[in-house]
Amino acid sequence: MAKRSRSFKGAPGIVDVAARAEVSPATVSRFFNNPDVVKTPTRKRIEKAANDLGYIRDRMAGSMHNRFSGTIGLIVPTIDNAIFSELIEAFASQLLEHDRTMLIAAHGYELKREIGIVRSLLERRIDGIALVGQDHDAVPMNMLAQRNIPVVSIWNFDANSSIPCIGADNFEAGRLVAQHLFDLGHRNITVIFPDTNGNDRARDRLRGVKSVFTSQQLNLSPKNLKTCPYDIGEAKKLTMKILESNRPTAVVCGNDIISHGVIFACQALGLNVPQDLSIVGIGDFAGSAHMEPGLTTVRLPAKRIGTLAANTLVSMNETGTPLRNKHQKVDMSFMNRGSTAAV
Amino acid sequence: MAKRSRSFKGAPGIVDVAARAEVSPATVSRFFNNPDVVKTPTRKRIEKAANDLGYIRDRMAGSMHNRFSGTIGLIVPTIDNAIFSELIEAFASQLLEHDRTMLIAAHGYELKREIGIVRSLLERRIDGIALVGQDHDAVPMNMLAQRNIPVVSIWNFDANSSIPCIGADNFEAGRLVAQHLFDLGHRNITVIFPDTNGNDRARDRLRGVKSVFTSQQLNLSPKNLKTCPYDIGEAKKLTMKILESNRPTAVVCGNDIISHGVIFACQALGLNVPQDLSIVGIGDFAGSAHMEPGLTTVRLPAKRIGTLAANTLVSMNETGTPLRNKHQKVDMSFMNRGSTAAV
DNA sequence: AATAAAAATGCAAACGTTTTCATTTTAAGG
DNA sequence: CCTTAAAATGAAAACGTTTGCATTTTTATT
Repeated sequence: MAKRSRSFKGAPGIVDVAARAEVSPATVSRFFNNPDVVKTPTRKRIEKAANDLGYIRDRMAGSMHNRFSGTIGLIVPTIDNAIFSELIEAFASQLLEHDRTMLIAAHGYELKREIGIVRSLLERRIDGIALVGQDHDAVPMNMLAQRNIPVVSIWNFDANSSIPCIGADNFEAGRLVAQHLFDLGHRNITVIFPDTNGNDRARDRLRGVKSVFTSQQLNLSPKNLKTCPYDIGEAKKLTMKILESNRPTAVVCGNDIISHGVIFACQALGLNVPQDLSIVGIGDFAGSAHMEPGLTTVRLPAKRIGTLAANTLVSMNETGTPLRNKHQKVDMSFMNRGSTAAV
Repeated sequence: MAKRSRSFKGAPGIVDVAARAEVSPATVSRFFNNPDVVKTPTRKRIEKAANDLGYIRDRMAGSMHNRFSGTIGLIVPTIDNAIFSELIEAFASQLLEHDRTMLIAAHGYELKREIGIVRSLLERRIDGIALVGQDHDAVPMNMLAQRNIPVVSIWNFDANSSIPCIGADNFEAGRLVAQHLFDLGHRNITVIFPDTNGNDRARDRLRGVKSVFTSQQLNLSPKNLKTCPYDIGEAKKLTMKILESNRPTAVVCGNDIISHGVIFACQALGLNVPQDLSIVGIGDFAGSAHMEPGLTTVRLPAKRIGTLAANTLVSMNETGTPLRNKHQKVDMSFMNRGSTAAV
């Protein structure tokens, strides 16, 4: 009979496998962690014993010695968001490649909640963590630093970031789309952005947009700068209201979701895009390319960021924390599609 | 100086806290797991010591005794999918309420990959697991059963399911949208569905659709039943091709994503929805309500399913596995919007 | 074939908690 | 204020693995 507590759980332990394979538990452990140090015949015996018993190792017990738990954290503002879910998917599957597991949590754009979340992840002894953006409470950052947990900031690239970052240049993204509209001759432009509070990605994009206004000696009046949540319906509603009183020739949206809402608003109003109104977004989400008209936007490589972040974190704890070139800028591409035209 | 290995990690352990608070480690442990058994003054001292030291408990070490790890698994076909990400978000945040953490993985619609994933989750000693759908390989199911891990199947409701299930009646969803078209007088209907292989949700929906055809003594010819991946662009392309040779008066889509593609195809072709073509979807994804025209579809309460699944799993290991009413059917609502009209 | 070096394995002590059981402290009852 | 029961705390043995060190076995060298 197996030991009491284990058999209660209904699962055999390493010593059961060892007994059945007639080796010591140490060898079984080695078989799993470093197969080539055990001789082929022994290996075969252990393999068989483990299979017969349906043994599954307990990585928790293992990671008490192991310095590493094989688990890596990811904190996003929200999971339910076209662009982050693409990132998450890539991050998770890349971790799987490295035999690591992802622990994920969302703070719902409330940075304060990050402190509880980081704590909870730390209690699970994560080997590293990826945080979206550069804006973070000091408390969790200190907890991570104190424990020497590798951290990367993802999504937004910032050359001056104090922690390694992997992302795109959101300032440039904003600049790109705004410049495109100016190049097409637009001067009466409305800007619709999400709240930039605690959201450095949106903030940088907006700075990029504004930089173009400035360089064109144009003024972005508050009247032409609207705030809108990340929601197609809200964006649509807001746009319909805006268009009642104001008739810009173009709209710059802080992200593609808002753009979708704006385009639908135009369709509802019987306005023609792009003849009556040019629209640009940022992100290039699923659907942006295929809607009618196709959305002119900037493609941000979410998948690539996720993959890079996973690789970076893994290599950080394989080689010891410090990493050579900490900051990684991923490139974006301007997608010129049907939603924009010359005035 | 703290103990060697701990100080290497840079983190204080329970004994450090105990020493500082001048109590035994046992009491500190009790303080965290069962605060009311420790007297207020002691509690205060421990609280202070823990704060001063920046102590964070090691739940891994704890769960060697604890029977429970506080981690619950979720396996989805893919994370990057409007409907699942809503589910995931709800599941995760509900777990957070219960002080549990989510371990998530995606198998990319390859059921075989579930075996490796389940194994990996088991190695992390999850307390329970939610699986999307009813179609699963026997191997992982056995691993779970052998260890008495609570399992729920989510998304699809099936009264005869062998494991507890929480979901909507997908057969009924399919029936509903098809019936709606028939009621509007449509007889020449094209059906576009994702591959139903290993996808019981899609399979049930399709059965529902077919049941309506049957009850109307109509035949759904293979020519009018097309397979399409979960991708707006692909759906759009496919639709444009279909419409070259065939002119149905209505299209039933296996999910809203396909519907979006179909609607965009019509717009690209200059067809009017719903006059020239009525379109129904299933799911009611973000955007479906706000696009032009609004998509007629069936709302499946993803959030509610996620929340229920989390609660169920938690209560399953709080009360011991067996649960009273195992199967939970969540209701859906038919959303009659602008994409459908009488012939 | 004998010896040295290398490879494979075993033994036992960790790892940081929780928990049982024993002990001490506090509260209750007279 | 003494006795007894209850509440709070402590001591030490788990939990299932890994790992340093010791031992045995194999391989290479002469």
